[in-house]
Amino acid sequence: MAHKISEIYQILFNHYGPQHWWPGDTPLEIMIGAVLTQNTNWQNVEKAIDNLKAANLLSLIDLAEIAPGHLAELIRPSGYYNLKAGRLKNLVTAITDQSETLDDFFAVDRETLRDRLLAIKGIGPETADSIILYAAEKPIFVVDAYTHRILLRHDLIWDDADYNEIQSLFTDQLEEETPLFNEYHALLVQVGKDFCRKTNPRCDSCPLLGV
DNA sequence: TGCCAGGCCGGGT
DNA sequence: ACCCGGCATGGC
Repeated sequence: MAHKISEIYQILFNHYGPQHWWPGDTPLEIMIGAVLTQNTNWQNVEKAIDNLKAANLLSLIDLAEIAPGHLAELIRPSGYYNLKAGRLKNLVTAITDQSETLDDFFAVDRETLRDRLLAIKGIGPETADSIILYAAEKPIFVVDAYTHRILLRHDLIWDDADYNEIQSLFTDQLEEETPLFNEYHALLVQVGKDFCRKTNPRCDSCPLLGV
């Protein structure tokens, strides 16, 4: 089992190569993407982010000032747009209340940052960890639906395994390094999209076949 | 056409 | 402590 966590990484890296994640030009953009992609296809998220870019709204100041209804309209393609507009507002407000800049907000230890993110309404464990790893670039392992499904398919977890349980599986076995956690999660998403979607009965050519 | 996508919250048992 | 409905668009 312990061995398999490393084996899976090696196979995926050999198969796909480095992934250059997260999609996003700046930490702020990455953070926004982390919220918008909640239970949502990344393709839709890109449309929403393009709208924000086109409206020149990718700064904390602008996002703090925009009306929620207007924000909702811009992020409409990402789905749950009213909900997510509120969540983005909560996030931006929390940051600007506590810090001068995004860098300042990130300039605390990992656990403190995680606690502060989880205290924000609309930020759960996956979104928090995505922000910590990909925007703040601190070493934390991100667990998502693909991670769960892939491990389940290889009998490495039970179906009812929770977030922390799955996260520990990785962090217990891997060196605590940002680039490694970054690559590993990105690779899991890629192989998930290719071979481990919810409706994908055939895994014939999955690189993880036999693990 | 229907089902799915890189969650999370709140209310009901 | 679980369980479940709600939230919503675009793509295959």
